[in-house]
Amino acid sequence: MNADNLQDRMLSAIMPEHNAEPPARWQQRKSAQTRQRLVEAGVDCLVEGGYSGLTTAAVAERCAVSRGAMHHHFPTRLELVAAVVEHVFYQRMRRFLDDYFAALKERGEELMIEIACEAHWQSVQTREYAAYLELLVAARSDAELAALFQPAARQYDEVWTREMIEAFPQWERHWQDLKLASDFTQVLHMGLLLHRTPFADEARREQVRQMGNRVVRGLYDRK
Amino acid sequence: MNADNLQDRMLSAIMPEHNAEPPARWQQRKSAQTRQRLVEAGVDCLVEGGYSGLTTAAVAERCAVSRGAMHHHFPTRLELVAAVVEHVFYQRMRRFLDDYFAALKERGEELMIEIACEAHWQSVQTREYAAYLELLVAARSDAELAALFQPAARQYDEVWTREMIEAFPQWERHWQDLKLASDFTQVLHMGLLLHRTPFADEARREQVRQMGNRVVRGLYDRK
DNA sequence: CGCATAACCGGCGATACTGCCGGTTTTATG
DNA sequence: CATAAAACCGGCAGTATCGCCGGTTATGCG
Repeated sequence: MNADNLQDRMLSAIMPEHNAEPPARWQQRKSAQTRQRLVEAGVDCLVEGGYSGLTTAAVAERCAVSRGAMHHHFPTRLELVAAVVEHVFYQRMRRFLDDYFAALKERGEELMIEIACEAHWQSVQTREYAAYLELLVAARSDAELAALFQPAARQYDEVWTREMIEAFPQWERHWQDLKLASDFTQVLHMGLLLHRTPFADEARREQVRQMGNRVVRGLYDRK
Repeated sequence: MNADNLQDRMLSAIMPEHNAEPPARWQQRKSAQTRQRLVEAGVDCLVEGGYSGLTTAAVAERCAVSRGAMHHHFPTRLELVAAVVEHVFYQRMRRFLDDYFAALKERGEELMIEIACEAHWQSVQTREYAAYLELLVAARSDAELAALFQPAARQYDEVWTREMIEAFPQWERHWQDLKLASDFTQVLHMGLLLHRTPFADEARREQVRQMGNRVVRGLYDRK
């Protein structure tokens, strides 16, 4: 398995179109840059004000861009949302892969399980994941958003599952267990993130997380 | 341990004031009834439209109550929200206790762990829990709501933890494990609920849930 | 029966977000 | 240099939600 190949393949599979080829022209490059800044401001608004806080005015103001320019890049709010959705999924995968392969190179393959759990937990702590969560929850009660979000989530999961099975040949024929371990970790980490409020004590979350890691390790060792 | 006593004590500890004593007067009784209907309509709006869908107009319309009457019961939107928060926490505990003690009586105490997991999973499937989730997420980015939500969540957790330790004498001195099992289940079930969208396949969620149950059972057996 | 109180009604202005438009500046091309 | 095209600007009307108010109906009490 070549780490860089896998990383590139996974990322390119869900890369937003506008990220693909940086144009040579000055104007278009600046335009793409502004667009990117707007999308990232959208992520900020999402994190700070929830889905209903993702307004065209707020995003434009945060970028020091006029509402007219905003309209030029994103004629409607929903088109902005679509760009944010793409960006968030892409960054989510990117963060995990970067962390994972960096740590793997440094600490060695025998700690693979712990490294993967740690990298995923790190990826959950990011701004982008917070934005993902806001979108996920909002999509439960907003049909328009769901129409954008669900296909993206489906594709993300598809790419993730496919490449994961190929990336961990150690699990061999037990790839159902690998998938289960991955699903379990994703579920647990999302729950942990949301229990920051109900569980005032940080140690409680940490204990649950450690137990989750042990469960995944056990799933691997018994194969 | 007397089940009914425990149930009453836990519920009364977080019961909304307006539920306490039903007044004798016709008028006041009808008023309390209308108020209750408004709160429940608030839950519906929350589930169907998220926190930003919880508007005074929407709630009033759903109850076939004028905006004036609405204003009479809840002068501001935030007061309505406060009532909904109280109601949601109360119902969440109520649903769990009802299910748990009913199943315990029917299936016997040796299945306690499985029954508790099942009852909690059931309580997570309810409308009220969906509303709880919306409030929890919205409270992350809305200071006013957080000021209402966090104390309520704190109190809920406090009552839950205290009574749980008393209700399960079997765990004896291993009450840290009991707490860990409870925290783990709460975290996992919330994550599972939210992964309904990303995991298209229902069987995957079910597998993760079953594995969670086994983990809790293991925690109990090894004590 | 009559007055006081509580419950309910519908409309007002203020604010904020959306989508759209005409006009202006900056960059590319012949 | 002139013209086209792309990027950016600021304001307008439409809509929805909010908090608030004066007025109306129903109930409780002497």
